[in-house]
Formats: sequence, C-alpha cells, structure tokens
Amino acid sequence: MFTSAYTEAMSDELPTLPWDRPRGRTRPPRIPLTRDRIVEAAYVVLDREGYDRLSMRMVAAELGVAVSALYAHVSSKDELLELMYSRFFADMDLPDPDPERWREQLRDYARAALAKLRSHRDMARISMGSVPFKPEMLPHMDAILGVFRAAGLPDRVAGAAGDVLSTFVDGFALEESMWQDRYRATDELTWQGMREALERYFAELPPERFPHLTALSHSMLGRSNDERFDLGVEIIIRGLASFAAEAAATGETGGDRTGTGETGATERPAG
Amino acid sequence: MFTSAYTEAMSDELPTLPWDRPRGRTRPPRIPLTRDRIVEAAYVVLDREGYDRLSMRMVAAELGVAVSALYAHVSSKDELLELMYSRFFADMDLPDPDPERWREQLRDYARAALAKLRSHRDMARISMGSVPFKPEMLPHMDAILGVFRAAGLPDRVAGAAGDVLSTFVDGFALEESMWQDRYRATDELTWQGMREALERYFAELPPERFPHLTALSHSMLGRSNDERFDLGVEIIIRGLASFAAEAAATGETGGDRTGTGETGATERPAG
DNA sequence: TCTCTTGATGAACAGCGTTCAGGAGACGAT
DNA sequence: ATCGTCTCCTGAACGCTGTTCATCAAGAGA
Repeated sequence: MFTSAYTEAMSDELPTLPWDRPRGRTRPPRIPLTRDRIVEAAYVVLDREGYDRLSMRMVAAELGVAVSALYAHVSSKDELLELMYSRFFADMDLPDPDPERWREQLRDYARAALAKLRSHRDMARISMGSVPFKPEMLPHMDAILGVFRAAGLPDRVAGAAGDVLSTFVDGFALEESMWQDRYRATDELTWQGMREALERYFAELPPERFPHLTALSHSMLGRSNDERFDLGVEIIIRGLASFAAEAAATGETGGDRTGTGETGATERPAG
Repeated sequence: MFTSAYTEAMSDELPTLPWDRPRGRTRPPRIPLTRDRIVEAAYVVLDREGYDRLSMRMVAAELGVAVSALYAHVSSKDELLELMYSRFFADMDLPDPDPERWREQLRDYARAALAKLRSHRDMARISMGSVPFKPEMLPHMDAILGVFRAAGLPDRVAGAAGDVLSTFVDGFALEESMWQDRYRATDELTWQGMREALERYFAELPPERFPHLTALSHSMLGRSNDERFDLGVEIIIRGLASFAAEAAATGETGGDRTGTGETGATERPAG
C-alpha cells in the first residue's frame, strides 16, 4: 500500500534534527486535501500516464491518499475532468479586438490555444470530451467574438466562425495527440520516422486508384505540423475575410439575414 | 442469464408443427458468429444505449452469446470500434472532381458526411476516437483531394484543406452529439428548449463584461444547427477559393513553396 | 479532560476488458 | 454406428474501473 500524506505528516512526530525542527509554534501542517491539490495531482498523473490511465485511484495514489477521500472534494471523475478543463483556460491572455489587426489576433490566439493544448499530454482528449463550454471560457468566447466583429463580420457569420476555428484547433490537437499515443504504443519509432513511413505508404499506393493521394503525399506529410496548422488557420481567416469584404460592400452588419443560399442537410430529430 | 443463440438453435430439436418443420435436409443452422454479425449487433447497442454503455458484454448479450465468444472473432474492443468505423464509410458516394462544381461538391460531401455521422447515435465519438485514417477511407481522401485540385488549390494548401474540413465536420457532429447526451441525461428538456435556455443564459449575462456574447446570443443560437453548419462550410470554401484565386493569379501549382504568406490574404476572393 | 465535528479510511459493489481451461456440437474416418 | 478430431462457444476468473458507506482517528472547543 501507499504511505498516506496523512500518516506521513504524523511521522513528523518522530525525532528530528534540531536545525530543521519547526521553529516557533508552526507545527507540521496536515496539508488538507483540496480541490486544487486534487486537480494538480490529476495533471501530474495525466502528463505521466496519459488519459487512458488517468483514474481516480491513480490520482489518489499520487496524493498518498485513499480513493474515497477524493469524493469528499470532488463529486465524480467527470467533475474532476471538468475542473481540469476549467483551470486550463485560466492563464491564456485574450486579444483586445482591433479592426486593424484582426488577422494576427486570430492567428495568435489559435497558436496560443494549440500551444496550450500541447502543454499537457492528451489535453485535447479532455478538451474535446468536455461540455461545449464552461463559464470560465465565457471571456474567451466574448473576446473572439469581439475580434470577429472588429473584422467586420456580419453577426450571423461571427456565430459560425467560432465553431470553425475552435473545432479546427481542438481537432488538430486531438489528431496530434492520437498519433502521439499510437506511436508511443508501438514504440521505438520516432515521431518523424512515423510520418515518413506514412508518407511512403501514401506514395506507394497504386497511382491509378489513388492519383491525388499519391501525388500529394509529400505535400501533405512532408512539412511540419506547425506549417499545416498555420495553413489551416489561414484558410479560415481568408474565408472570414471574404465574408467581411462582402459585408463591407453590401453594408450588411448585425442583421438577421437567414440562409447561406441553400439548405440541404436536415435538422437532427430531437429524440 | 441469457439464452444463447447456440442453445436456442438446439431447442429446435423440440417437437415442431409439421408445416414449419425444416423441409428436405436443411437443418436448423447454428448461425455462426461472424465479425459482421458482431459489428451489426454493436451498432444496435450503440443506437439503443449510447457510446458510454457500449460494452463487449452488451454486444454479447445482444447476440445471445457469451462475452468470450466475441474474442474469437475480434481481438479487442478497440478493434471492434475500428470495424464499426470502417463499415461506416462503405456506402457514401464520392464526388467525381469537376472544376466547375467544386464548391457544390465540397458542400454536398460535407453535408453527406454530417448526415452519416448523425445516422448513428454517438457515431461522432467513435469517429473522433479512431485512428486518423483507415484504408477504407483512402478513396474518400483521394476524391476530396481531387476536388481540391480541381478547384485549383496549390498542393500545399490542398493537404491542409482536408484537415480543416474534416475537423469541422467531425467536431460539429461531436458537439451536437454531446449536447444530445447531456440533455438526454437531464431529461424532460427538449433539444429546442435547451437551445433557447442557452440563448437566454447568454443574453442575460452582464453586458459590460460580455458585450459581444450578449449582443450575438441570438445570432449564435437563434438559428438551426443546419444553418450554422452550412455557414461554417461556406467559410471554409471561401477560404479555399481565396487560395485558388491567388494560385491562378500567380501561376502557382504543385510547387513546394513554403510559408503561409504571413502578409497575404488581403485580396478579395473570387467567390 | 471529554465531547463533537471534520475528514480520511478501507472494504465493498457492480461493471468493465480480457484470458483460459474445459465442454459440446459437427464432421471425417473407421 | 462409433470414434476421434477440430471448431466454437462457455463459464469462471483476474485485475482494473468509478462510486458508496460504515467506521475510526485527529483537532477544536468547552
């Protein structure tokens, strides 16, 4: 079994050398369990073990505490994951919408978000698995919407633009994360090596059946992930620029004009 | 306990009425377990119970068979999920790249993919959780790349375009799927009702802290999901059109020019 | 010093994915 | 018709998961 932090603290009652004996009346504190400490430990486990092995028991072990102790502070594993996700947004700084610089602002924000998602192993899995939003991300949504408006996007487009950008960033990070997990499993293959293998695989497909795939294998996989990401963001930004230009030309602004020209998809039934 | 299909078949040895007694020498067949039957049962369970409750034991129960029997045909649950994902692509039809109609082709494909993802509960979860690609989707990748090239996109952009489009479709479906799960849990609230509640929540936020969110609450949530989706796809298409126009102007084609053109993206796209 | 409150404990439950020795039916050979 | 073999499926088990609950120890107040 694991030595609990609790009994560990108690073991300070054993004789200690005079010079590091607690001075004054400060006593060895019991280090009470808190939500924050639990979330912190969960991040440690996540980074070391990955999402699949992140369990309540592992977090408890990390804290030197019984599993059931966690449930006094956190109602479920889902809540713990949501707490992790919430803390995630804490220290990202937000753009101050500027009509002159909206492109850079979106680019910077997207890059910062990707970097943040990359900063903890499998974080994209948690991000994708969380409820579409938490109160902590309201300031983010507001700031990004502000940038969209500063860009001159009509309101109806601004609403959809967030979807496109956020699904791209999250999806991109998730895909990276899954490749990472995969090559971690089939180890002794480097990240770069795996991509080369993949490129070779594409290149060696029968060209008569996959003419484009074989032709573009190098264009798709020969460049760094960062380039691919930036290019993706650029595609989105240009799409938005097109709408902004159109709105500037026609004078459309916050109106509620409906439709994108045609409707084809059918609404998902409520049941 | 469950009655197994196995013993069930055997129970046909009980007396039967003459007219539906097996004619000739055809005997009641044992209906052997196959990968296909397992995948099929898995889909039934998925649709009825949802992704979270989809377990090997449930699939086995659905087939009236012991859990361990599955492992003779399928090496793991992961493999089963991948089989489900593979079958998923089987009956989608692919565009035949046409330079004149690339916009519609992308729109149609995106809508078809979304419809497919919607056709099975939580399918987006499986799609997002699967390896970035399986051999079954090679024809899809090739066809879409073909459309990108028909659009006149430079190769380096075509590679990234697929990421943007597929992450948007998958991410959109996933988000829908998660809202659905959520309101299924906190039941007696309709899909539409939940969206209205959300819109009200946004609208009632303090406007001085969230000026854009409050202003755009209706633009974001007042319209149907299909409109939001179409708009998102349109943003991407216009972004691609911008690159295509640029390539047409500068004569860029399959070259391997690097960089994303940090300063570019100012010109008005074609469409 | 005694009680009360707070909070961690460890055992338990139901369910999960996966493995494995065993058994039952089908089939070819005798 | 009986035997042996071979193919599947069975049932029990292992170790893991999230979650609950009666119990008990430590710290604070009287």
